[in-house]
Amino acid sequence: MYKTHTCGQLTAADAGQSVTLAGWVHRRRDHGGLTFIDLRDRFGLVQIVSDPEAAPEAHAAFEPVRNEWVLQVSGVVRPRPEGMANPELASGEIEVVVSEVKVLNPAVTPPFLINKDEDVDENTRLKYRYLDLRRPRMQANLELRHKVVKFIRDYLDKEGFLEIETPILFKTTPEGARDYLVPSRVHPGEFYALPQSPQQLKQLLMVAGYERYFQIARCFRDEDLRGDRQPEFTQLDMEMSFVEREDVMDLVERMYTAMVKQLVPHKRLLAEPWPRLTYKEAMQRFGKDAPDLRFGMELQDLTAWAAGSGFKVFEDALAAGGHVRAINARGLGGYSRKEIDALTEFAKQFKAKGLAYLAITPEGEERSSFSKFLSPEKLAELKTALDAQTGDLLLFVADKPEVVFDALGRLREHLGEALNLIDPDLLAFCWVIDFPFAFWDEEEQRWEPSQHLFTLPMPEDIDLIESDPGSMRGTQYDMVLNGTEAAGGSIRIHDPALQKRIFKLIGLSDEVARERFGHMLEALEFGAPPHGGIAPGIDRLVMLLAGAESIREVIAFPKNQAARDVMADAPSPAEGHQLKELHIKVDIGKK
RNA sequence: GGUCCCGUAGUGUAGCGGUUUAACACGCUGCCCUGUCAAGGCAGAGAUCGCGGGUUCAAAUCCCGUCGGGACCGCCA
Repeated sequence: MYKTHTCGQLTAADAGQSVTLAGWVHRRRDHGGLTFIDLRDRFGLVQIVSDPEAAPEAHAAFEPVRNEWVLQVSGVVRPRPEGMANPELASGEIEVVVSEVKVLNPAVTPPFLINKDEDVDENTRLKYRYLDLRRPRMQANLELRHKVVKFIRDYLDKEGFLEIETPILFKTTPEGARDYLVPSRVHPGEFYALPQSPQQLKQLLMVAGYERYFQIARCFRDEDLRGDRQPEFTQLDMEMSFVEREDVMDLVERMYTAMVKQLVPHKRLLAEPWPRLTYKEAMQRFGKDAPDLRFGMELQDLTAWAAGSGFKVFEDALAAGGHVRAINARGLGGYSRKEIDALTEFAKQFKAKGLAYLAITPEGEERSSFSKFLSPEKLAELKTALDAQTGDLLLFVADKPEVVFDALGRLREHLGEALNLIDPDLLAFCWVIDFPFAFWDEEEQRWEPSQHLFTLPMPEDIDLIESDPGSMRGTQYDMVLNGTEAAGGSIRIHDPALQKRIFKLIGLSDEVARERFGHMLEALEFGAPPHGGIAPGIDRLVMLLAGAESIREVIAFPKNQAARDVMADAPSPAEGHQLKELHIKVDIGKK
């Protein structure tokens, strides 16, 4: 072994001990006659001091040493002299007086500082990811990630779950996201696909009688990236037999509540038990099916008021079957015309045709794009409905319901952030239930399931499949955390006849259904138990728990926004003989 | 596919038509220094301002293009 102790573990209790340590030079302070080196390993820092009289060779050996060299040092632990303790350091009571130094490996000067948590261009960080990951903050992030996964494994083990691996090479599923395809050398012209999730496989494990399955599953989607989206990401994939949606939600809620309390005690849960909202309620109050409950500014319905309001824009929207809704952005009554215009531009990104406003400046003066069209009574009613106070800015959108919800919901979150209404240490979990089972896809002219093809409709709605699919609700439940979808799950269909009716509803011919999902349909015939599950994302959760800005901060080797690994430079062209073996010809059109 | 923002020593930033020999901090190199812990002191090296073109007497600075990076929209059942 290279070391008898870790750098972080030494305390005053070890005084007098002879130790051998190994690690990286975090910092070097050369006083000429006396040199200090902070030696770092994953477990912490300890100060090594050289005494030129007691150990001249070791002292001389420190001379050429620079940051990030790898050293092995032997010496004796001693309490630091009176008044020299460093309270910032876990090992700050003591130091190691070096007697022997071995340079295990020198290091060239790194492109950025390891010993300082400074902002560095992310491309540089990714190119030298092994150095970036050496920084204490990144080590803390990955340690937290480990603890989250360990907690989940331990918790689910105690709950009777089995962790079972499912294949990475599987079958393409053209529904949903784009697949990553993998050519088969043995079967020229045929392709595996990397799984977007182990959905079908975990359901088949239920048919196989495992009853409680989970997996820390890598999932792949060939779509454009975001700060919270990577082409490969990790989910806690779970499935349970003989359960109803309450059972799944209860288990997950208990597990995540316990996890947060144990792993991030400085974070606060907004509410226990977690609030449950129906999809309808979430949309009406927050304009979005993954509401951020950390602040108010809820949407207000003014549709009834708008009838006969005298403002043509509102009345026309109603006549076209639309709604009028508003939010009250408290404290923004002093916004300038230019600032309000910027909000209007923001809302227009989400298809709102405009943004009507009524501002009450801190001086009590009213400015509005439309109040001149209103009678004094109507204006008074409006202000009462929105509890308008001096200094408030009321923002209105009139349009088709989906546009009103989207524009105001986005505006609400935009303003919540801009106004600093969000407590960074708050974790607002909630459940959203009673989703519409399917919605009509205008472009494709067919019904599209709002989750996936295997979701069970609410039992009391099943008979609407043929008559009124738009009114059906699904058994889907989404776990929402701080305004993002943290997990989606549902009870699945275990009746093959019902599964066929759903395939028919979404326009899959018997032939296509058999070709793509024949194995699923067949499996359901062989005594499939009632079952359901959920799949919480791990990356986003760890990101939020770590207080990081992007999931790239909690993934060891992420891709950049162009889906490229800049360290290894992947993807890269395949060599001619590889392609030949796969019977693949590359045909890149001219740019 | 679209919109927006950013590219200046190794890193982070300043400079935004001429007063600049492109500044500052950290880092780096050398020398001095026996109690520092973001050690200190002194000296020094390091940038054709992403790239190409244009405007101008004059471009890091303005314009166009291009490349690279990021945020967002679309997309992500």
